[in-house]
Amino acid sequence: MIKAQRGTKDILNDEIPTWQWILENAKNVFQNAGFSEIKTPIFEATELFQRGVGDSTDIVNKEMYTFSVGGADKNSSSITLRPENTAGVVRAYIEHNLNRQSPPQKFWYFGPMFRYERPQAGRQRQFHQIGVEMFGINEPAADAEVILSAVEFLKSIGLGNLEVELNSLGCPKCKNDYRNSIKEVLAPYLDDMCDDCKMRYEKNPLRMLDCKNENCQKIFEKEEVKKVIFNDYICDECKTHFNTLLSYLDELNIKYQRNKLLVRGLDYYNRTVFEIKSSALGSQSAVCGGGRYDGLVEMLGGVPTPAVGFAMGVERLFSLVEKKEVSKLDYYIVSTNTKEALKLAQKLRSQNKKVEFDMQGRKFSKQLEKASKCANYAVILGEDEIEKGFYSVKDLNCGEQRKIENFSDLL
RNA sequence: GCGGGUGUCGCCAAGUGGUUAAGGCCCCGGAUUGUGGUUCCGGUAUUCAUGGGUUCGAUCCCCAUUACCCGCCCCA
Repeated sequence: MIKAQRGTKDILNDEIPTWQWILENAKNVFQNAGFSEIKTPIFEATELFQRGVGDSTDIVNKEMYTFSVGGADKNSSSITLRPENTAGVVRAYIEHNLNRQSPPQKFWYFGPMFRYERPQAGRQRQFHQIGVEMFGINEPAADAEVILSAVEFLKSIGLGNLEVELNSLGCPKCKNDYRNSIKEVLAPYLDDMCDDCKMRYEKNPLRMLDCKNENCQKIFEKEEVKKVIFNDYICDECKTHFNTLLSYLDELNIKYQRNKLLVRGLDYYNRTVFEIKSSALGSQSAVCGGGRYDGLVEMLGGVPTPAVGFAMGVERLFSLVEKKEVSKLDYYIVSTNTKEALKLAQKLRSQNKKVEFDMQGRKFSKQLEKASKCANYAVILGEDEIEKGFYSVKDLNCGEQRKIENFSDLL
């Protein structure tokens, strides 16, 4: 038997109502905040992710679905199934010269992403993200706007009480100063740290800070190291940006926690980074992750444009959310006259009613039994009804049956 | 990539080295040839993830593979 590939799954009718409900809420909340939906391709040039997501990230290094397609020139024909969607949206922003429109440009998206990882609770190889990207605004109001819509969306699906964690990485300049002082203070301990951290020390020292290795954690606990980590290294401008954002969040009554160790694994972030977590999820606790990426548009060849965004894992949301039931039919047509049943179904459906009937011409009691399981009302269309031109409508919740003369009274 | 656990019908789930693999739900049919959701009766796994091995004999023991789950890592 051919089975679904490892880390992928079929979403069947019992889960569909909940998925649709999550999506409806996303659409409502984000559209009300002025975000318009954007649909970008599922695969892109491999180079887009190498440059956009970052060569030093795990995502690019070991988790991408990359294919060589077409001709002999391998490089020009290397494509990758998107592991995330920020790079793709940025690419579209640049390609369509959206910087020529008046800012802000605000987008939300939903779609499958692909990462070649070991499947686990809350982690699949094909998974879905809902996300938001906003371009063109430097002011902290943009950060607030983005975090607000994330929180409002979560609230709309009943997850209003999740923890928001925040940090500021600073701008490229202060980020760089910070990076250097971290390297300096950690240099004497480098030999005692894990192999990953030794790598990160060279490529992306900030990522060392969220290392889970016990030894490394101990080193971060040392007084002189702590002093550097918790030192407010960011420049005045970045500080003002961050503090203004915090004051906005206070006004909005959005609860947050400052987490100085929050760094995030994608290279493009600067200034604000945030995560929203749920302790109910096990080790894959992040529901939402995002931040500011002011340098990415330029890095991918566009004119310098500030930007903020986030992405959420829909499967993780799904597991937290209250499940929705499949909605009942308005009518189930009970009739052994298939032709009449078909015609009535057509008429009712054209009036936007949810209607089904028995296509096998089964016996009356079977049809009614079926109706009682899946519909609110049964329309009985027997010989009498057809001959004399009326409908017998039975309320399947209370058992009451009425005679209805005109089609319009059915509705 | 590393470590641990699990794998019996669509779903839950008992079971044992030995001629027929419990039960419940769902589903299908009948009692009831135009009135359901209750009740009663009946049906549905030549087969216990797959491939080998041990054995006179294996769903139950061993090995491998695979899938899923959990943890590490990473992230949404």
